[in-house]
Amino acid sequence: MTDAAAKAGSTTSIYIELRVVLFSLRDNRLFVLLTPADEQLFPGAWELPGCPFSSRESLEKNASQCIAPFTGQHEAYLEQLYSYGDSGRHPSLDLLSIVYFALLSADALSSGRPADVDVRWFPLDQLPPLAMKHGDFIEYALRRLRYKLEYSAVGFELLPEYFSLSELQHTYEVVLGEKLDKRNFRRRILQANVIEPTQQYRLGEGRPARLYRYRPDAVAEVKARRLFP
Amino acid sequence: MTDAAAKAGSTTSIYIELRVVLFSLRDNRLFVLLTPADEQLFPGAWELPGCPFSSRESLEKNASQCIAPFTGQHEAYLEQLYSYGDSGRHPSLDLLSIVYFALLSADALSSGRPADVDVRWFPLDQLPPLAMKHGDFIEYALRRLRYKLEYSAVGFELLPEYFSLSELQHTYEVVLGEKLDKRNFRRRILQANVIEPTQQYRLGEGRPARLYRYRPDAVAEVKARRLFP
DNA sequence: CCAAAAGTGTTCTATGTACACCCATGC
DNA sequence: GCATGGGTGTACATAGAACACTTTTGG
Repeated sequence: MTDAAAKAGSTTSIYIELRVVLFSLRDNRLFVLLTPADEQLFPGAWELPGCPFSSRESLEKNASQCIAPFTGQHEAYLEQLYSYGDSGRHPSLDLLSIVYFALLSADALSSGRPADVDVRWFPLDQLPPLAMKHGDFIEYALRRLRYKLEYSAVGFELLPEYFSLSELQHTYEVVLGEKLDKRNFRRRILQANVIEPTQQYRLGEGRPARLYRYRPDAVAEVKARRLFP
Repeated sequence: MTDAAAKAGSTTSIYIELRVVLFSLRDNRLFVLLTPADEQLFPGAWELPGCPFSSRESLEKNASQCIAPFTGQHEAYLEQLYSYGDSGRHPSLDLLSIVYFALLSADALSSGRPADVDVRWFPLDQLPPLAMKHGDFIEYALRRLRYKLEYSAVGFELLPEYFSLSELQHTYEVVLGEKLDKRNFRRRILQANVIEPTQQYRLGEGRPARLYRYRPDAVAEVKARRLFP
């Protein structure tokens, strides 16, 4: 492949961007971060935070910078989701959207939130109209999140450093959209040896809850090992 | 986002390409399709089949066209794998590689193979030197294939339309890299109701093997439902 | 003492795993 | 008749699911 080939190929008129589906948890609901879309092109619609692709950085760095204004100094968990190249999503541009999905821990949400950019957190069941098929992006990101929750430890990325077992269970229930059995849930999480108890307690109504912490040395994934079917 | 933003962004000097990791099975080994890389830039190295991105088509169509010369009229199974944006993979270009992985059924392999392009099938354990980190692409594609084999019916994509249960089992064994128990394997596959027996038999040494066929109405995926851990 | 949430074990069922012999064909 | 791969069932171990009551705190 030569530079001539490059010119013949695809270096013209394609707008390469990154988009991030940033999830966070609040009041036992899943939220996603959106910004208002261009009023002229998509009146009344919102869009995912994004930024143009810069080849000077890795894709992940690019994606991280898209959401840096909203995450403060907390590092969000980031993972590449999919690349969408379909034309027709924008009236005058050929878009190539490399989409990441990201998880922001609950304590990061409440801390630094700069109001100099117009952004809002929307609960997943009350999304506004979305431009450029970003609704599809979000739907797919949610599927991936649900899926990953079942065989990896991503769930902890949505929680603060210290959390009670009930908080952890609620996280799972909210993301998966179903109730889980308390005793079974606790037994499995504890047997997995991925969290460790601390000496702290969460006070509130009822009996105080012991707080746990994710073990940084934990094995974060289990093999599915199911052998279709 | 406006057209001005687009120009400020990333419409210059980035070469967008598709690459396909095309797997096929032969003599109970997994093979991947490669073409010789540019002799000047990467002497002695090979690369994955690829083509420049055209925004007139969907990404999947683009990818499909990369391998069309080698698949004949057979449709290969195609799935987006990952997008690699790291600079430094090419001495003079900023590459953005959208990588697909693909499976070609064994009967497609033996039929039409046009020799007007220089390509070769390499067994996975004897890969040549690879340009532009394509070795990483292949490694990741293999991981994804192994993973999918355990919860979906992709395995059948590597087989011809009619196959014996032993052939199916060998496919699984080769991809996963381990031996499976014959009786357990058969029980599970048959209970899953994804294949149906035909009246045909495969002759050879020993007792003839009944041939089966994948049921097009089969449910091709099972939920992992394992709930970490 | 009452409300509210935390914490705790056992039984049953389903799924996965280990394992050895007879069968049908070609030579 | 023998070599070769095809085909079959059972017993045991492990993992998942269902289920109800006691404990600790604040008001």
